[in-house]
Amino acid sequence: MPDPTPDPQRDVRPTLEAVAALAGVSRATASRVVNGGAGVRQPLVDQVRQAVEELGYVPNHAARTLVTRRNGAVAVIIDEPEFRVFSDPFFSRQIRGISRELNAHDAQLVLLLVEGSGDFERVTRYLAGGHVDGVLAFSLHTDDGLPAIIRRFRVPTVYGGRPEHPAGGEAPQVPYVDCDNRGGAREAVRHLVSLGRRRIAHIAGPRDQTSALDRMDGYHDVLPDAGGGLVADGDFTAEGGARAMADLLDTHPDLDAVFVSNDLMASGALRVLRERGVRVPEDVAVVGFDDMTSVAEAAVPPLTTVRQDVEGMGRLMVRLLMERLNSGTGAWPESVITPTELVRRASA
Amino acid sequence: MPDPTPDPQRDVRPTLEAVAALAGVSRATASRVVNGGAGVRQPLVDQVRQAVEELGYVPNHAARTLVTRRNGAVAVIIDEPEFRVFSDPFFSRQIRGISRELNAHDAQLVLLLVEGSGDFERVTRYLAGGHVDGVLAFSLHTDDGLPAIIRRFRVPTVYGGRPEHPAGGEAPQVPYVDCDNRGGAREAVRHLVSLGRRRIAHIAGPRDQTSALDRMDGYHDVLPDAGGGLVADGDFTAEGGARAMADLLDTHPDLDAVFVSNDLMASGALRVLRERGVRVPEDVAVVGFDDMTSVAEAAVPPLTTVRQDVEGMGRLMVRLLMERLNSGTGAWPESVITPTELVRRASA
DNA sequence: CTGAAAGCGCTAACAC
DNA sequence: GTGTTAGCGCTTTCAG
Repeated sequence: MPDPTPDPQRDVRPTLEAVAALAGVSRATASRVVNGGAGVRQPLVDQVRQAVEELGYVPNHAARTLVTRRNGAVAVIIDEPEFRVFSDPFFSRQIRGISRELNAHDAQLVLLLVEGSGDFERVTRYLAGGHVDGVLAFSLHTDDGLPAIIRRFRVPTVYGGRPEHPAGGEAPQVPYVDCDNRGGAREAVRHLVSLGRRRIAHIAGPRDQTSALDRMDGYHDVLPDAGGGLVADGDFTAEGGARAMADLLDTHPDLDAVFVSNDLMASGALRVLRERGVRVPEDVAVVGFDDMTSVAEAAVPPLTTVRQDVEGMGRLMVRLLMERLNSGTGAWPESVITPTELVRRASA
Repeated sequence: MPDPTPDPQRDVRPTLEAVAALAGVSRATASRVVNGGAGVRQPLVDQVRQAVEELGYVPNHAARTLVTRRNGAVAVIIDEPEFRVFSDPFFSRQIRGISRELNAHDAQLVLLLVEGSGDFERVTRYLAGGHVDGVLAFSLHTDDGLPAIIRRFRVPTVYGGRPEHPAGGEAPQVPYVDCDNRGGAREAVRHLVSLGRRRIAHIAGPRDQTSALDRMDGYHDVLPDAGGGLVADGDFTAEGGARAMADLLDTHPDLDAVFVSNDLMASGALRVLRERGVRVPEDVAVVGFDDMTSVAEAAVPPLTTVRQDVEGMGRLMVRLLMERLNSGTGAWPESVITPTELVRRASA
């Protein structure tokens, strides 16, 4: 970072010293008041408070961090190939949840976007620098270096989504927050079954993401006899969903329903169905996953899908992290699986 | 923020002192090397570098900030009602651009989500605390307190999108980065005209957002005689677009084209058109704005729209800010308007 | 070109 | 209860 022009306005920022002087107390007392005022007599508290007010005093974070070794900041690490972040409101929502909860805890959100293994060095250096009190990490792929880094530096961490290879080892299990992918998938497929569908296919997500795997497992829970041919692979994009649907239609012209692992793919599948003159839901019923509103509601026909409380999951991640940060024991909290809900629209 | 459990691993982080000792030099020299090594003889530079390597030394940011008064961090402030952030990949992409460019400048991204006037106090305190070197701010609404805050604390700032009320005053003009909304709109409408359309309507965005106003101005540039009745108000959501389209169809059954101020609204408009049995583009041609791929490509029919380079705009914002931070003079760089491009798909 | 020394603003023992 | 006193780890004059 280059030198910022020294700002006159900022350079006159009052210090604790000034506050103490104005209030007629010592720096220590002023500090106590600023930090909650425990163990200081009321009159003095008032004096200091007023001095703070008068001077417009704001504590210097750097100085505080230097001595307390606490940064009041949490890193949110997102490692995701472009295409998803580009077109997926998922992160926006989760980050919103995180942001809200972090605010409630008076902590800052430092956003670290990782885009390739080259970036890991940067992240490593950052974490090694101890610039954040904890980490919230997303979208860990099998080949991620992140779990290793996190383990190595023992940074308090909570994962978003069940990690493929839990970062355990000698260190305690790292907790995660995830929705009930498997249970939600089961509910979706059961719904299709209850509609009388018999040839229910599945368009799966990438095999290196646990959410996709868990959803597929849910599908198989309900349909243990479904042949492998009824499962097509997708990549969580609309385009991939379209391709998978086309394949499925070619190989299984008799299918009467499809459970798609996310809404984006479902929208692609719907397009193909429409192009081929297949009626939805009459001929083929479709259920998605995510309830990504902009996609599900705009779909033709509107998409029946499984909703997960993305924002709530974000908040939960923060709470778990704070729990960990607070526990003097350094004990890790348990992971949390949040419930899903089937949202019925027109496609099934 | 609560006390994090002191981390053993982190507590042994080597200090400059340790590096200096190992390299057999003074702290001052070690510091010089760590900061570029200018004016230090090569042999010593090498010794220090090796010591850094050996110890895995990472500078303590807080200590450095304390003395240099430089944070190496930039705040990204986003003030946006829920509905947009929830369903709009726009921010994801712009933030990605920002993140990349910030990385290139070795600066951290602190994300500040503002959700109501109550949050302004929080942001104010944060900026007043001088915790960031600069600010990148988005989506300023007319009633935003942000410009005032930024002016008051004289925080180096770059806006994303043309602000309604430029934060000028005694302070110099705050620069912004925006796409050529007006020019892009002109191109869209001209395209419609070139298609032979004569009754071209417009679905506008919220009146308090300059992007919406500028796009409407572009529409009127090409169609100065368009009656006010041909312009319907929307709110940048699919639902709003649907409502506006329905109104337009009721009042102007003879319209043969519509330029919609963003893709989300266009998707809603397309839905209504379809529901009413109006063929697109045969009966009514539709052009959107944004080229929000997930929406535009999944639309039925795929949406012709105006693309803006959102990521590039994000990067540009950072560059402008860095320019400002670097200029010893404290001079503000000029605002930048980036070009748009018409992307033809099937809807017009 | 290098080292010694003085803080940056704050908190946390430790005395009083 | 409150004040005094040491630093936290680093950069930066200022001597040498």
